[in-house]
Amino acid sequence: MTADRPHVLLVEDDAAIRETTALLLQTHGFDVCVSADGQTGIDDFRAGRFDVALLDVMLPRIDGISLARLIRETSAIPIVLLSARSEPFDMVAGLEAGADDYVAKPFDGPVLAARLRAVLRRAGRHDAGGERLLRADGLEVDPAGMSARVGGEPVALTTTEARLLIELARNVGIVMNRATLLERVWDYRWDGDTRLVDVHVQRLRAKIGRERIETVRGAGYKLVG
Amino acid sequence: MTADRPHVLLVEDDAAIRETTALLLQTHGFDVCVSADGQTGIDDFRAGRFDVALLDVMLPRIDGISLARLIRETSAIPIVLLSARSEPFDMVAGLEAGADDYVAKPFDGPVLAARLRAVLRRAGRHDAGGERLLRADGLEVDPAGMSARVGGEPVALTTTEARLLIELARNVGIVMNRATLLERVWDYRWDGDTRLVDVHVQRLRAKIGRERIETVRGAGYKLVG
DNA sequence: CCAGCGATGTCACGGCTGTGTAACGGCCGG
DNA sequence: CCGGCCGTTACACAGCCGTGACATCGCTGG
Repeated sequence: MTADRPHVLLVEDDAAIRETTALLLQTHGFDVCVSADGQTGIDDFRAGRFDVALLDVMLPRIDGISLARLIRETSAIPIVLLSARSEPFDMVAGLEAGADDYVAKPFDGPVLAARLRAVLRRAGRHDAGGERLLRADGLEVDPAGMSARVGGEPVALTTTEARLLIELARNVGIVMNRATLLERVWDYRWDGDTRLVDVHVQRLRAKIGRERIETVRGAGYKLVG
Repeated sequence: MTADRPHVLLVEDDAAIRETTALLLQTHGFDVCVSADGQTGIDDFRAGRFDVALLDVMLPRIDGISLARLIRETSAIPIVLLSARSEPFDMVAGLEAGADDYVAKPFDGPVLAARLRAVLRRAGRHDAGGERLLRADGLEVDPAGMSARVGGEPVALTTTEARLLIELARNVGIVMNRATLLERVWDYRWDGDTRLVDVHVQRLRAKIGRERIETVRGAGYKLVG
């Protein structure tokens, strides 16, 4: 996977550092998505697909270590923490929270790039996509295993149903419109009018419980969580 | 893996640092084997089974970075480098050589232990390093011996079947697509359409029990666990 | 409050793709 | 020379997918 440029999620509140770091990473062969605080960081993370997360420790709204823990709940992608001071306590807490590396500011460009490549190399060695178990109210979705459980009981899903459920589970509580689902589950680009999504949502509902997928009229569907 | 104490290979020339570090690691729950220079380090590494290597950068006979590269030739265990000075150049070279982390001396005890646990946790997520017996629901697979047992009873496997089963067992519960299996078991790069995998999966199923390998239509196969 | 319309739920059906399975020939090692 | 493992091919079939038709729901404007 990701034969192209690795996709980095950079969460940093200092605008100057954010911009220079983003530029620096871009020149070193990474694609960068930036967020200014912890909350938008987790939102961005859930919205997109990233290969590695680069988080400042001191962040408004949600600090970097909590953010790392949140990401770890649903993903196994490598996480690198950034900190102004190299406090031992920070480091231990960060690593225990699930971070994979720790870089002290101010950092050297090539060093940062090398560390990112190092964690990516390690993560990619046994790919599997980097995702863990997604949970939503008694529902467990295993993206790597293409399987799901309701209240602990395994549910038999077809491939399309599984892919649809995984896509919904990646965005619990967020309304997914039909165009996006078509694109991500069926690789369609623009089918103006099709009942494909509707039908498969019904089939999914019949298997995992009708109330778990909510219809938002005129917008799409969302998985309750 | 390694439910017991992780086994650390420590290579450090300074006797005082070597002893205090070894003691420190032991109190933090690691088993330690020490070597005083690069040459004995690589000898010790080849002689024993280790979960992680902790290498000083400045070493007599063979320096730490070369040692890391030598280890990487035959093993995927995590490697942590130790250095007296945090020179950026060293760091980049070390990471590019295959090291997984980098700790500057003098280091803090808990920090070092936390970093070691972090790289071990990452390495342990999938197989890698000290690969022993893989288990999955009454099925035992021994990668080193290329053999398997079902409910304690040995099963005769051909080499291809064994390699396929090992690859599946390394990723229990994870769907493996045909392309990946072809690449890892048969060293194929891109055979667009072949039934090779299917046929061998059938043969495997006949030997270890049909229900143990699950078909995920349009995606691949997975070993249940 | 009602009528109308667009959006969604539900059902049934047929094509088709992907997979199971058996058989075969070649190659290698003993 | 022979046994058996491997890779290929052919064929059948299960069942999934996608489509269309029709029922229903829920806004919204009059």
